[in-house]
Amino acid sequence: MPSNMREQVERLSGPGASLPSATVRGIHSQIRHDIVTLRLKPGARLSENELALRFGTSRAPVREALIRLVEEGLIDVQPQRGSFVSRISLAAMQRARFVRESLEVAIARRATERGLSQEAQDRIAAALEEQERVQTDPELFTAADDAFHRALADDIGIAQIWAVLEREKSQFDRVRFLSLPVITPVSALITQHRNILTAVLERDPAAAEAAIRVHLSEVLKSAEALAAEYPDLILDDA
Amino acid sequence: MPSNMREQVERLSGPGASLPSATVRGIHSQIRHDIVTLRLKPGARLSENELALRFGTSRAPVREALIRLVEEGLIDVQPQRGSFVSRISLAAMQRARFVRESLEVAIARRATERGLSQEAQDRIAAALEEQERVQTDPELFTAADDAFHRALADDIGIAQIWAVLEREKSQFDRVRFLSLPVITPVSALITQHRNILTAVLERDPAAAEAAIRVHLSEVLKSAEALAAEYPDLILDDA
DNA sequence: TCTTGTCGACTAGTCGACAAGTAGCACAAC
DNA sequence: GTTGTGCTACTTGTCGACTAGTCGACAAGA
Repeated sequence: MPSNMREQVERLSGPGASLPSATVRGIHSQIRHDIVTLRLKPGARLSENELALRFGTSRAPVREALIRLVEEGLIDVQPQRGSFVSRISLAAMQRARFVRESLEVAIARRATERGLSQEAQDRIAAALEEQERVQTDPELFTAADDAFHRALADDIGIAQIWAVLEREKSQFDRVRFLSLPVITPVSALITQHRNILTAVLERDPAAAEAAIRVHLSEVLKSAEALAAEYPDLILDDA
Repeated sequence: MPSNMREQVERLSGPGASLPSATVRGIHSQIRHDIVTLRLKPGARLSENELALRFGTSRAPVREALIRLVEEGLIDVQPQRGSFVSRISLAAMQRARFVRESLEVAIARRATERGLSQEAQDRIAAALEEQERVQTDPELFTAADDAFHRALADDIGIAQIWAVLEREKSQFDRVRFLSLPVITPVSALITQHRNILTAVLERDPAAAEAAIRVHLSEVLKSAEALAAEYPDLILDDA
């Protein structure tokens, strides 16, 4: 263990933050959160020993959390060398976009056929209000953005369909955090959300599909510009 | 450890099958194969100790393999109680079908726009021949079936898109193994494959989409009948 | 100056042992 | 006969130690 490891640990978790009884689930979600919010940057080293120290456990629970993160494509493990936060891959972005677009178009289409429950309409309205309120905070806006899409997905009668999207979405999220404060005008995203909702409520499948495609193309549009700006964070393997 | 554990171990792996140097990847794929081919039935108990004995390792690599299987929804772990092969869930089946249909329709649509490379046409032709040849063997036919769908997915220029499908497909596979010898006439499946290929080659997106939907509805059609027949294997949570 | 060997510090991978929780059975008390 | 109660044997969860492999610093030698 390097002599300055404890120092690094305190820098990440804050001095005196002992984090008692951190279980595998907690370790996983904490690291995941740090990665998608870019607090842990692509390429950063993640030592199992260091993390075990930080969370006050042995390496075993840390390893199990890391395995889950490898499974999600957020971490690359190089045997006997180290674990690293995976670089944002343009190819993975394109895949994530293809999956999201295919699934969310199908979800919106189904929603136009079945109509929205009152509960879904309430959740969507709340999400839209929240988006207006927290426009300037990338983390809160992202959460409200997710809430909108999730409310739609949860209402079409396919259990756990959101979980499938969430898996792919983590690839998106990092780019979103990179681009939100800079490029895309947040108000445009909110308008797109309203367009989607309107098309679904009016039971217009073609309009709903078009609105979803416009909305999801937004993120990838900025991705290529960002790849040139942050070549150390984004891997241009498209 | 129960006194008859070694006996069970030998029954699963065969006497004298020592399986040296089985790594995490090997353990995972072996167990996964046993589950999707129904050699390990839904509800069956999977003891970490037993598996460690079977593969000649300690529990650590076994645990890591199990975590991956939990992530795929093939295993449920009940803390301090045991690990069990998950029951086939009708809700999970519907989700898997929704995901497959949405994605494969989008893939076929893209293929009609871009056309098929010569390599893809060769792979698809080989897969169709193979399907004719191994009609009576469920395991081999399933492999050739996958090869068909995979050749299509690999050719549309979205890296790793097949990996997304494969994740969901494992839910399908178990039902497929249950139903293939009994219900669906295999020749009908091959005809459906040919219809998909024809539509793609003729660059007819609507026909390709329709052919895919017909094909994927086949499996779920038999699922509900099977749920009544095998209530101990299939969980009717739809 | 450049190569080569060695050493120390670090890594993930694996291991056996123990901790903590659960289920079932034998057996005593009523 | 019924009920409670502990014992036992099992489970997964966690732990610290050890292995093999990688990397970089640094010194010896050509």
